[in-house]
Amino acid sequence: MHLRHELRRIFSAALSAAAAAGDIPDDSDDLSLTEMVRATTDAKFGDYTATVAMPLAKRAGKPPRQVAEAIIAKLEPGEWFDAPQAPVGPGFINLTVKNEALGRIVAEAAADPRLGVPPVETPSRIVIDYSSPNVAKPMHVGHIRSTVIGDALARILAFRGHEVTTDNHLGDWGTQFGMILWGWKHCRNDTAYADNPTAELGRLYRLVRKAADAKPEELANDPEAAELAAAHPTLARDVLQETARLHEGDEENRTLWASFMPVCQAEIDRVYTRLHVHFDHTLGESFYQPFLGEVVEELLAKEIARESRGAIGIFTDGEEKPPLLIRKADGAFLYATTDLATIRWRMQHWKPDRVLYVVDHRQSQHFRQVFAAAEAWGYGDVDLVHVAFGTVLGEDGRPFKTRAGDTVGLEALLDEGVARALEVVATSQAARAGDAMPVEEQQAIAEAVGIGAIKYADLSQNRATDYVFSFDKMLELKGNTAAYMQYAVARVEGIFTKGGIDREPLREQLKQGEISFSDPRERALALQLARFPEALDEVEADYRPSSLTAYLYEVAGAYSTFYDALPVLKAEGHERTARLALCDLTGQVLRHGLELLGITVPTRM
RNA sequence: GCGCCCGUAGCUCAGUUGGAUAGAGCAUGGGAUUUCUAAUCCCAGGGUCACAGGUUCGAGUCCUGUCGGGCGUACCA
Repeated sequence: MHLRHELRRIFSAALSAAAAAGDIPDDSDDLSLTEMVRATTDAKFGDYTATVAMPLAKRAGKPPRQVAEAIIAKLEPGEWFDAPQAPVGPGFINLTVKNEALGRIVAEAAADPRLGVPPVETPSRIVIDYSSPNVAKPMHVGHIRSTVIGDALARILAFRGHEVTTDNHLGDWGTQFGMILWGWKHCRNDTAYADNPTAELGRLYRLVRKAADAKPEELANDPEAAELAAAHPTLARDVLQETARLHEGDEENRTLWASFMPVCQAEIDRVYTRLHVHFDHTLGESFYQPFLGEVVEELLAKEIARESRGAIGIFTDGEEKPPLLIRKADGAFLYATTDLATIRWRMQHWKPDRVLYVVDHRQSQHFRQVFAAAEAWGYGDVDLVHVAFGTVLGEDGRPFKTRAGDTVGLEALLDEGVARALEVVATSQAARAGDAMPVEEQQAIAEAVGIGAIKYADLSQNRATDYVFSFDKMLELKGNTAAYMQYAVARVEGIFTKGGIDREPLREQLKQGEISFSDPRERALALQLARFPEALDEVEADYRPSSLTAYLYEVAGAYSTFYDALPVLKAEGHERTARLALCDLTGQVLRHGLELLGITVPTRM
């Protein structure tokens, strides 16, 4: 049951009827008006409010309250809503959900595997491109936002009924491999490589990059890189040459590349396993390499691209602005070339309606140009969306780095989150009387809470702005954090365990009888639970998982208030059944909601 | 220089696409546990929504300008 949809349908009918009666202009039943039905900001105004009368008043040439009254006269509230009272203020039409209806919605949702969420009416084919790490470097904190946000969007859109394909567009072919190849040939440590291949490749990458970039402030802190830079003045060019040789098919470089790939893949897979993230496809940049030449040829032939200063580019923003380069003067291809080849391949093989690119906001200009180029090329019949997000900053407000200036490794980050969570679990256990939790369970809870906290911090704050990474805040275990909601679920579970209540028979019983809510705290919780479908609508509208986190936080808050004030197991009769229904549905909505965010939910804490 | 994003409580952030008295958490002060997990709940104080205009029944939200910050800006990804 989707209350807001239902209400919009009711208003749409009322607007048509009022228009037919001549109370309001003929074109008053358009969609943008029925969208002016939304939840109230304050319970004293009822549950939902419609603001259609005010904009219509001008068109109708009548006072807004008179228009509101005309709409109310035509409104058939049906089985779910009470008939509206007279308009309020400038012309708000406020509606309240019938108490019996709310009871029925909760009972039905509790017994429904979809928890009352209807599938979308017209499913889309959606490709989501996210994570996309550079496999030559160890994953760091910068990768987590794309990975976590993309994974959550994939789960949510699939649950809504879309046909979702996820694809990890690995950076496995770029200049970074030139650095590794050069480093391998000049600076490798064979025993270190045998011992831990990715650590050694990572070391080579960092060393060569610093030496090649030759930034004085970096070299000052790294004598080895400084020495290397001094010994090889043409290093930056040599590195590019290694990359060029790889791209041209040089046998030695290809063989080395092929031997590096499996260890790099194993490294990132370990992280994905721990994050419970998986992809339908992992078609990295190297996969598109065979097509790049023909892509450039085709774009040249169609006169979409042309030569400029020795390179080949597409002038998406006119002659004066920098073009999108697709081939360098030295003949090498760029990531724009790969991105265009990727769009063509996906359109040919997957035929998506939409492609979401979950990538750092710093690349917005690049994507704008790539999307414009794709449209000029003839691939305009698809929604290409850059789902951008801000940079992760340290508590000093600067990009998140270790004290030595290196980026923080993702695995170390996860380890620290889990370690901190374990402290909290252990402390809480020690303070609690009664049956002690096995150590393995404490460890599993810490894993769920620690990693959940890190993921949730990213998801709940999904805006274009940068955000400040703070373990202390995300593991606060209060406020809008994963642990707060995980804890609410654990309290639900506690009730069913303690009461020895089996939920399946309860749900069967709920299907038969009627339940009702008398206490305002019960009602507030019930209404909040009924709004789950609306929260998921909002996630898709803007590709913002934070709409779901905000919703879940309100559910958990409403439940905590309810839980604190009203006994469940000690209640009797209908009251007990109604409260058990609320507990059951709260547990399911929170659990399912967190799982849609990729967050694990323990049964006790 | 040009382009994109941002500026909301002491701090970290929300703000349902233009709606009613701008909300949370942290921090500060007060209160709640013989009762289902106190990792909780309840109450209080705290705001020129950077600034100035404009649009309209109504602006934190849209438009213009100013100030401040981040990012990008031709052969890295």
